[in-house]
Amino acid sequence: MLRHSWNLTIRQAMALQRRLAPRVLQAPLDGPVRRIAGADCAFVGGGKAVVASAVLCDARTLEVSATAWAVEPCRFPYVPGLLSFREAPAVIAALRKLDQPIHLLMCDGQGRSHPRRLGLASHVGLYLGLPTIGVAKSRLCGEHGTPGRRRGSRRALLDGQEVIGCVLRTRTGVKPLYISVGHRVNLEDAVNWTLRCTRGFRLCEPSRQAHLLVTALAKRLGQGL
DNA sequence: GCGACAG
DNA sequence: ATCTTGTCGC
Repeated sequence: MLRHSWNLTIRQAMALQRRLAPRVLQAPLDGPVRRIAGADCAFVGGGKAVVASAVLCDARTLEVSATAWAVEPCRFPYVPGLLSFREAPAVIAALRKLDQPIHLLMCDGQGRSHPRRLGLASHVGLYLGLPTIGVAKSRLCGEHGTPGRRRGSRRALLDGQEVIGCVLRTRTGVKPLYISVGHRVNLEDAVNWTLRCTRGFRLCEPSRQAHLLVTALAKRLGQGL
């Protein structure tokens, strides 16, 4: 758990990331995982506000068991590497509105696979004290080879000698996902849970459902703003 | 200085 | 992320 201001300059934000990164926990998932949350963002009002969705999926059936959302003013520009200062406040607000406890969270973006090892998934995980996995659709940093064409094929995402994530094919013949440790999980569990939560689409179900919800919300809210 | 660059 | 229609393919 953590509590700090989100109203920072770019320089302060980068300093905060360096200060928080050492507090990220990389360990096997503890406790039973019954409910998995997914969160995603969209922008409305010409980029003036951020809408975030939070969905809870049953870990066994992957059915959606609860949803919530929140709108926050957009207080930070998009700067590669500082995404959490733009999206996390809304994501955190939405997650706090879920009525059931979250056992694992899948965030749309990087976790440890970040220049300062504190991507959105790690920042949100640390802030809420939740086990979190970073599920990104493209690369922010690091190098990797091309994974095999089949679902389940993977390649390490490397920053020099350090393994910072995994490039994972979640669907045969489709562009891979960039999986990384957010908080309180290890890369192995992160990859296994991502595969376990994927059903015929590139995105894992919690992330996919969160994206569908936030897209619908943005479309509906886009008018009244 | 040049290119890269989550959403 | 967002601005945007149809279209090729399973």
